[in-house]
Amino acid sequence: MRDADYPSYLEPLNPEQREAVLHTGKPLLILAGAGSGKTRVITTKIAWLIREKGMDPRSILAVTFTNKAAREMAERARLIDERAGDAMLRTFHSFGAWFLRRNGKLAGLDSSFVIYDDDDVVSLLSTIMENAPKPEVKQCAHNISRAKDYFLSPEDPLLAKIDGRKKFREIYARYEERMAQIGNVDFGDLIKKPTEILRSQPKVARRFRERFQVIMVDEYQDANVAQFHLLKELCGTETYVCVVGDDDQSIYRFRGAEVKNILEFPDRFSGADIIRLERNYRSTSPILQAASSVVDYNNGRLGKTLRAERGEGPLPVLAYLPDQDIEADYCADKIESSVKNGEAKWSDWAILYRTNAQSLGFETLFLRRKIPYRVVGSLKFYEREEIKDALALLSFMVNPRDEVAFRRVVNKPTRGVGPVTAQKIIETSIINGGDLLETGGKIELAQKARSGINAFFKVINDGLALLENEVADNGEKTADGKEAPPKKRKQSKKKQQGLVSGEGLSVLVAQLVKDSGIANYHEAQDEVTGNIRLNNLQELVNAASLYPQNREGLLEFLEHIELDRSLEDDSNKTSDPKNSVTFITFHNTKGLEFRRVIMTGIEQGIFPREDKKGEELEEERRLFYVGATRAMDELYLTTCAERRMYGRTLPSQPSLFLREIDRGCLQIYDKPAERQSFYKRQSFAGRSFNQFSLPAVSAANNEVEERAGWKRGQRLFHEDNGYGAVMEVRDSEDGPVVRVRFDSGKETRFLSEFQGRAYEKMGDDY
DNA sequence: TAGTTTTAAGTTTTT
DNA sequence: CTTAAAACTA
Repeated sequence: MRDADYPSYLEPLNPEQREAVLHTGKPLLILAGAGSGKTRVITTKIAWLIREKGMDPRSILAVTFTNKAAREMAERARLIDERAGDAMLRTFHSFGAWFLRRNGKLAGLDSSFVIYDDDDVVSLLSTIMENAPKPEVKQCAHNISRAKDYFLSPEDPLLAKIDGRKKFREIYARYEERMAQIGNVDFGDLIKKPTEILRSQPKVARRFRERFQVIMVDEYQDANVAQFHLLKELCGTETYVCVVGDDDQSIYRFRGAEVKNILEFPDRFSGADIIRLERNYRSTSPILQAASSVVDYNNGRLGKTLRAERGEGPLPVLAYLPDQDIEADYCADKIESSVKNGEAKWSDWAILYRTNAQSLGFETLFLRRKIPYRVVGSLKFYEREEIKDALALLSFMVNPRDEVAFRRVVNKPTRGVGPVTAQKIIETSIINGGDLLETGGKIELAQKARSGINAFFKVINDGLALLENEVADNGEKTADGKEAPPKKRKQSKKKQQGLVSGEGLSVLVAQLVKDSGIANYHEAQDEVTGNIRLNNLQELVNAASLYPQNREGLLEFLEHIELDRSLEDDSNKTSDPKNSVTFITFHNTKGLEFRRVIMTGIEQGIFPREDKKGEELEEERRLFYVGATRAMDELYLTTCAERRMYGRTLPSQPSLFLREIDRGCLQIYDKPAERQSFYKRQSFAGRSFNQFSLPAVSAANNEVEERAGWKRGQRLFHEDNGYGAVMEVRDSEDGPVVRVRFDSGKETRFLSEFQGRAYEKMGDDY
């Protein structure tokens, strides 16, 4: 194809991007730096394959790591060509779930499995590891999860890399047995099981290889070993495979991600071509330089040179602030004034933090100051007790072998069915094939327990009846519409039964939550703690209304909840997410961009965390790089002198990463320029960042030097005057005076107590 | 045994 | 300061 013949949608691409889109015939590795337009490449490639290569959209599989990314990709591909909507765009995990619903039977897995989250796994494990302390159980759950990331079964000798103890193998094996018995899966299974099926069932493998002729993987640097194996199994000799990644943005090592995957791609997929995308279209040059200068400190990089196509812009600003309250003030002020003077919109701004807990301070302040914000990806909603209870009811309906769900809600509210009775039912039913509903109905029990169980089962069976009766989800809606909603409408006037059901599946969810007594149970708690839990249950009911009221609808609903918890936390419904400031963790920003970014809490111990060294420190550095490269126009970094943690206030040091930023591309804000009120305590006025970046000084020679914190010969650095050395330290009425001679020849004196903060101590080699 | 009060412990990051 | 586990009371 000659230049002139390029379709118009290839016009905006640069030569490397175009080469990547047009590439065909061999495996392809695209090394795409931050902001280099990789999403554009993938989406354009999908469209191009359909339009120019006449490829069936259904034969294209594109895998991402987050649902957000998958949705965005689908949307953008469809803009180029409507048919791209038929391509399969999923996360690895949702692809795995899709695969298992259809082919799980080959591994003895019923198609109506439910996905266990980490909490459920811990619950199950604690029944295996009897009376082990909780932290130990959690550690074990984590190790099992890691084992699956590395595609290791209980028998695998390589398991020693994670935990070599025989006891661990046994627990892992026992856990797998129980999971098989229950018929549910965990996150790791969503990758591991499909891979195993593809390996053991050549027919299935052939079918999939025929279907997916093109497979693309985004964020390949975050793929784990199991995902690599899955990819390998899906690829036949004819499959065109194309992966996109950036080793500098690998931030999920703790979850089993293997950078090796990307480094070794050319070996694992022989004959692979490599295309580099090194033009950054997102950030201005100083932002990119600041980010790059930090990640440059890492070893073992593939290495690349990103060029900032946008050219110059304002320097990133480092704000050194007294504490986290003032940090929040600083953010709010910056944002508010930019909006008030028409420079920016609320949605141009993002506040980044290392841990979810840090969002709280910003939330309370922004709420008070009436600045619209949204919190991205706080998983809190689905972790709430009341929500988990409701979901357990639904899960148990779908899979009556689910002992974890059963145990959770059988005696909630109390029905006289204690743990002893529950255990008896579980043990007996395992002998009889596992169906708790069936066995629990027949088994002989004490009268109190029997009536409790019957009451519980009635709720479940009523729910099931509702589910099965609803054959056509549109036409039949009135059938139960006569039953449930009028009852609730009547009661919705009364404060107690506030749950209102709407369309579809929400009818079932509302009924179940109400009849089971879960609603009342939590409502009673609300009387004491404030009225939130019932509202949360209502939210869940509302969410269910998007799904049809039948078995498939329920399964879809549950699967969606397990795999995509990034739903907006719309607790502050007053603000429109499209016109709000974004609060987000560094991890969650991957793949996103904002005009203006504030990276907060850039302090030693928080970012990087105290215990990070070696490989893990490098990962923190990459995380810093990811965060900084989200910014298009302006970047701010904040660091506090002290920080509240566990209710205690502790002194805090600026992050190592701040020192690694090229001096030339950072503007330091440490004077109370526009708002004196930032500085609660006088002692912070004029205190410079440099002073705080230093460790405590070693013991001085004499008493005065000790008090001053400076001794003769100490090399130092000053913002305006450059490098120099201490000539003399003597006492005075106002405290120790330090005499300095700069390398320029200029001499000066300062009072160590005050101006001393403007001088940074340096090693002798400066 | 259920439900409450007291005490201790603890914060990564996520599909 | 918040949450989870242990201890305690009725």
